[in-house]
Amino acid sequence: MQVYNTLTRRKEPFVPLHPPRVGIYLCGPTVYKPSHIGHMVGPVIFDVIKRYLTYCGYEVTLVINITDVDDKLIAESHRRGIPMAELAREMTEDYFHNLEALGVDTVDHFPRATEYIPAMIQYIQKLIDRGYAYVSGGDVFFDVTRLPGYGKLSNRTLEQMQGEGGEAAARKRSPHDFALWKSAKPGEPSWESPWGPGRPGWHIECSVMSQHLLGQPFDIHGGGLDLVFPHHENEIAQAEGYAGEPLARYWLHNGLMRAADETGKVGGRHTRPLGEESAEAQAAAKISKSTGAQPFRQLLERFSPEAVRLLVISTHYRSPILFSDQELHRQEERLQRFYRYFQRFEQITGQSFYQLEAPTRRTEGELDPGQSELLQHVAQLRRRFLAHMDDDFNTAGAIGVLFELLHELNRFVQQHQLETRPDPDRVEELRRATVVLRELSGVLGLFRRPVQPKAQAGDQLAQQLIQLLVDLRAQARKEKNFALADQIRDSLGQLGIRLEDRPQGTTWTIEQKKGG
RNA sequence: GGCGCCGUAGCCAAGUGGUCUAAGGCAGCGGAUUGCAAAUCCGCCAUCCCGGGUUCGAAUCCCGGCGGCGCCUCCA
Repeated sequence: MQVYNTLTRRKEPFVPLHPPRVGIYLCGPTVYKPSHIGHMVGPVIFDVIKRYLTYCGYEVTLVINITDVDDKLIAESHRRGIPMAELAREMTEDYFHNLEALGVDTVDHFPRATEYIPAMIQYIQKLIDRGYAYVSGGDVFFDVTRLPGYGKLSNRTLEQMQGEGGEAAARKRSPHDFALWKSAKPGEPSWESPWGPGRPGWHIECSVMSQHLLGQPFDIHGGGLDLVFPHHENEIAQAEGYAGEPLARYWLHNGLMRAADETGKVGGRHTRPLGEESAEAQAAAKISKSTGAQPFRQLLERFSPEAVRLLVISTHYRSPILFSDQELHRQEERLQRFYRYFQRFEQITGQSFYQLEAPTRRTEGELDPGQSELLQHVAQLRRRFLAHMDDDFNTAGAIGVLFELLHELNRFVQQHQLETRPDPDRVEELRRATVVLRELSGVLGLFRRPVQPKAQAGDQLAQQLIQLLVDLRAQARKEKNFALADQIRDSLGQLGIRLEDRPQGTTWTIEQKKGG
C-alpha cells in the first residue's frame, strides 16, 4: 500500500509507526455557519480511508476536530445576538446531522477547541520558555525565524512569502509570525491566561489536541489542500518547537469542491459568479439553480446522501471536484443501476442484498472460485479493486471495477435465465459473487442500508391504491386491452411512479425527486 | 511576482514508459428481449490541449507554448 505524502511530494509505502495501530487526524470545520458540501469532502474521504485500513487489518483511530472559538464565530454571534457557545452548539449539531446522513460514522473523537484551553495555555507557555514564541502586548506570537524548516510542507521559503502580517503586524517581529494567543477586546469571549484574558489562535488547537489523542508523532494528518499553508505549516512549527520531533508522518490533502457556476472553491473568499467570458459555464449556471455554498441540509432535500458520497469518491481524492446539480443527477442515475440489481437479486434468491453477510477483513475475503467461471472473474475483479485502493486510495478506479462487477452479475443472470428458470447451483454461484459486491462496496461505505425512498412511498393507503391499479392493468393486459394498460402506465408515470413488466410480474418504484 | 496542481470521447472520470488500437459512468446509435415500453444483455462511439525532444517504444519522461485551478496569515 502506498500513499501520496504532501511533505515529500511523492508516493511512499504506507508503514504505520505502531502497527497495527494507525492514528489519523483530520482538520474539521469552524462552526460558525451551516456546513456546505465542501465541508463534507474530507470526512467522506477519510471515512473511506479508515474503512479500508480497518478492512486491511489495522486498528484505526480517526479524529476530526471542531473549531468552536474563532474570529468568525465571534463576528457571527454578534451579528445574530447570541452567545458564541450557543452558535457553536447549533452549528456543530448541523455538522453532525450532515455527517450522519452521509453515513460517516467511523469518527472516534470530535475534540472541541474550547475543551482544551488550559492545555493550550500550557503548550504556549512551553513554546515561550523554549524561545519559539514571544509575548507582545497581550498577544503571543510564534517566531517563524526560529524554526529552520519552516515552509517545508508548503514548499516555500520565508523570502518567497508576501504576507504583510495583517492587522497585528505592528506587534509582530516578522510579518510571517502567527498568533498563538490573541488578547480579548471588550465584549469578546475570553479565558484567563498568564498574558491576560484572551483566546487561542487558530492553529494551536490542532497541535495540542492531536498530541493528546494520538501522540506525537502520529501516522496520518489530513485536510483540504487549502490548509497546507498556513494552517498545517504552522501546526508543524508549533509541534516541532514544542516536542522537537515531527508532528505526523504522512500528510494527505484532498482536492477542493468547486461549483460549476462559480470560480474558486465552494465557500471560498474569492468565489464570484463567472463573467461573460464563458458561455458554457453560464449554461451550466442555468442548469444549477444552486450555488455550492448553500447549506448542505438544503442540498439533501433534493439529492440523496448516497449520491453525494458517490460524487465525492468518484474523483481521485487529490483532484478538485466539479459540483453541479447535473453532476449530482448523474450520480443518482449511476446508483439506480445498483439498486435495480439488488431488487433483481432479491427476486431471484429471496434474500435481501442488504442482509448478505460479507467478510469484513481483506484476508477473509479471498475467494475459492473452484470451477466457477463467474467466481474466477469476480476474484480477478476483486484483486483489481484492491490494487486500486492500495495505490493511494484510488476510489475512482475502484468504483470503475465495481461497475464491471455489477455488469458481470447482470450478465450471469441473463445468460442463465435465472429470473425465469432458476437453477439452484447457479443461484448459489450468483449469491457468492454478490457477496463480493457487498464486501467491496462496504469498504467504500456504499449500499450499507436500503435507501429511503426519496419521495415517501406514501401511506399504506396510497400503496394499496397503486397495487390496485397495477392489478387492474395486469387484467387489461391479459385481455390484450393494451390501450388501457398503457394509459395506466403512462398516467402513473406522470405521477413519478414507474412500472416495469418483468418475468415474475410487474414491479413499481417511485422515482427520485428531480432537483433541476 | 513566488510555490504547486491539472488539461484523456458530447459530458464526468481511471490510467502516468510496452498487456493502452486507453477502465468505468452519463448521454447517443444499432441489435436481442418486450404487445409496446422500462430494465437487462450483445455491439458501436477517443490515439490522450498544441509544438519540439528523449527512447526500440510515450497519453505516460524532458523543453517550449496555450488554457484552467489552488495557495501565498486564519478558508475543508
